[in-house]
Amino acid sequence: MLNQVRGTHDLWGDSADLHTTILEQAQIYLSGFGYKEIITPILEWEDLFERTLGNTADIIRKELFRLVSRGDKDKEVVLRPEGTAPVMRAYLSHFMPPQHEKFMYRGPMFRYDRPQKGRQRQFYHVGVESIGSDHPWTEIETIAMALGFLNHLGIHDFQLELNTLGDEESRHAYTNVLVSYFSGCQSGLSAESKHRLLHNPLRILDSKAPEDQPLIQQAPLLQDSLTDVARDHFHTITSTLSELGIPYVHNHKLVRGLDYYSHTIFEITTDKLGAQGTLLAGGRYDKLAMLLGAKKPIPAIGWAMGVERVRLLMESSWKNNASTPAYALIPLDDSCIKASFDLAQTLRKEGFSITMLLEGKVNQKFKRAVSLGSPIALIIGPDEAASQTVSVKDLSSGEQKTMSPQDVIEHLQTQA
RNA sequence: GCGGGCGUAGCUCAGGUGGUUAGAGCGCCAGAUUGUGGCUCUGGAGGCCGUGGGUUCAAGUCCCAUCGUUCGCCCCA
Repeated sequence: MLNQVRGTHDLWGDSADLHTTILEQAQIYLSGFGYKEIITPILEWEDLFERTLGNTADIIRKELFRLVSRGDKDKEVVLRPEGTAPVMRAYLSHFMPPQHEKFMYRGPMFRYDRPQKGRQRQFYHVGVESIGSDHPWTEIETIAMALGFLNHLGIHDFQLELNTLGDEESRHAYTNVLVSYFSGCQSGLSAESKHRLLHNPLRILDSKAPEDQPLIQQAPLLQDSLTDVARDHFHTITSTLSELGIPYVHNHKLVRGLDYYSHTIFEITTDKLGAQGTLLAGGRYDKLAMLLGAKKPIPAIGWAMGVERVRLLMESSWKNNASTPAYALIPLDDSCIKASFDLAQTLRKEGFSITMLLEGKVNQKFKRAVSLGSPIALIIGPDEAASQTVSVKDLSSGEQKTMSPQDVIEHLQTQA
């Protein structure tokens, strides 16, 4: 038997329906905030991500799926690992900056990583990007929308964590403070954090290594390096969230692995999924546009939600009422198939789902009808075919009546 | 990229210290019930024990490799 590609999963039945439901509800819910769907390609130039994510990011160093290049020798094609950079690329080439545009996207992303619970090599994101507005209310509304969407899906057990990275000046100042602090106590750091000190000092703050914890506790806070402008911006957001009754935790240690973030960053986490507890994460990324060649920064904020993680949370409690089961139609022998097919087509025109059972013997067909979840069996044997009638059997009570096709339509309508 | 657990029937899993023909439950098939499912009874099919190599008179069992899976590290929207 051929294995599936590592880190990919087949979905069928209720899981597939739930996956699709999440993607559909995303489009419906987010359009209520004026977000319009944008569909960008799964294939992009590697350059797009190398420029935007920073070449120290793990995503670039070891997690990209690269495709064998055919024509363009010096440019590599990759499967997209995230959605923000492609949306910004599309915005810059098809829209007129700094016009405010709001996009939502949904689709598969790819990262070559070791699979575990809630982490696959092909996974789906639902994401939003609001590009062209630096108003604090853009952040507030975007965050409220994220929480609202999870609630809309029936998820309530999560926590909103929030922090600010400040503007470039704040972040630069803080990085210096932090590097000098950690350099002073370098010998006490874990090996990983020593490495981070050189490449991505902010990341030390969310190290899980036990030996790092006391040093992190004592570390200077980013808050103390903020410029007045950055401080005011963040204060507007936190005070407004409080006013709106949205609970949040100001996590001073929350940082980002990607270079393009500034000001507000946030994560929505759960403790129900083990190590991969981030359901949704995002932030402001005013610098991204310039990395892609814009002459000035373009204010932007977005988030992305892990569809599989959300699905795992919903799976136990979700009731699949989206698709009513198809009614089973049983031709008793081959001579009745044509009459059965005609009836099926008639009923389908009335909007009913009909599945004609062709395989197996008669008793197997009845068994199959039950296991498919059909509440009734529609039966056509030689007698029914000759008299142009249908026998309708209620599979829970066992009652059976013979009636005309017109009466079947009425019968099914009262059932539904 | 690093570490631990697990791969046996369609599914869920048993198979002390190696030992003849590898088991159970559920499901499936047949019959009791030749146009009718569920309950019951009787019978049956179904296994390169993930794959490759090694040790041994003998390997599902021990060793090595590999693939897959799972949990964690790392990383991440």
